[in-house]
Amino acid sequence: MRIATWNVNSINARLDGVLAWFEEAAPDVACLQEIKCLDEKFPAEAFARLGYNVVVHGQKSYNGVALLSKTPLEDVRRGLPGEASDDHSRYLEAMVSGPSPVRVASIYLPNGNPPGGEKFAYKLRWMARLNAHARSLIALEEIVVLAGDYNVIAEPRDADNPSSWLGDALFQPESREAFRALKWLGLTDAFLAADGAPGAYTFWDYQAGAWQRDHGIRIDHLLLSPQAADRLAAVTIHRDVRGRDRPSDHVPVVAELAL
DNA sequence: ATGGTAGACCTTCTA
Repeated sequence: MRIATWNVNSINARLDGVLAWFEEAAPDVACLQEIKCLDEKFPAEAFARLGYNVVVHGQKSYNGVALLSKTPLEDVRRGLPGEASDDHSRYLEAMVSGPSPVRVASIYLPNGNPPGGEKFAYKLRWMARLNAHARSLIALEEIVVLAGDYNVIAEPRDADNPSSWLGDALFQPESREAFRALKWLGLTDAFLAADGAPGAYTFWDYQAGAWQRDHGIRIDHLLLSPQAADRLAAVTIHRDVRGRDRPSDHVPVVAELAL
């Protein structure tokens, strides 16, 4: 089973390119982030024509996540527990049905810039809530894949030029510590477990020729429960997608599980 | 030198 994660930076602005990629890569499951639309504006019919079941957790203009699956999606959860006043649409979870059911979440973790501000505090609270929820999921001993834009540069090797990120929320010690805490729960970074080499990035800024200079960072991750990690076969970053017409600033990452 | 671009959408916010 191939499971993809992709921050598309507006599903409607990107629809032709996203559909073309789905036709060629044909993932069984996909987690999308930053769809930037309300549920009713998501182009669900276009994906249904490609054979996907669709679940959306959107909002106007910002954020928004979606799950697509060739088999039905069940037991849907919209939003992370733990902060009733949080009105950002950043978390969507469902059970992918089949002979070996897989629980999948599409995650758009807060950016948090600038460090020290309210947005950074929100990022850290959100990561603590994700940690608590992930702990409860791991206890179920299911095949679980938590995939998305984590907005964290976990290690210096995950940036082309780490020093340029020292003042950024994505590379703050607190952000990196909270990301490590997720791994200490028993979650596995699929890319690293599949022997991913340094220099592989998933995001290049639109500004300052970042793509042309390969000033990238690896911030889109698939974190696996032990039961999922046992079945990991391969991870592929679809880097070439960044060089296409009107691209997202992120590219798809695909993990293959032997199910 | 604190730049640069992209999307949503209405004037500025987010990234």
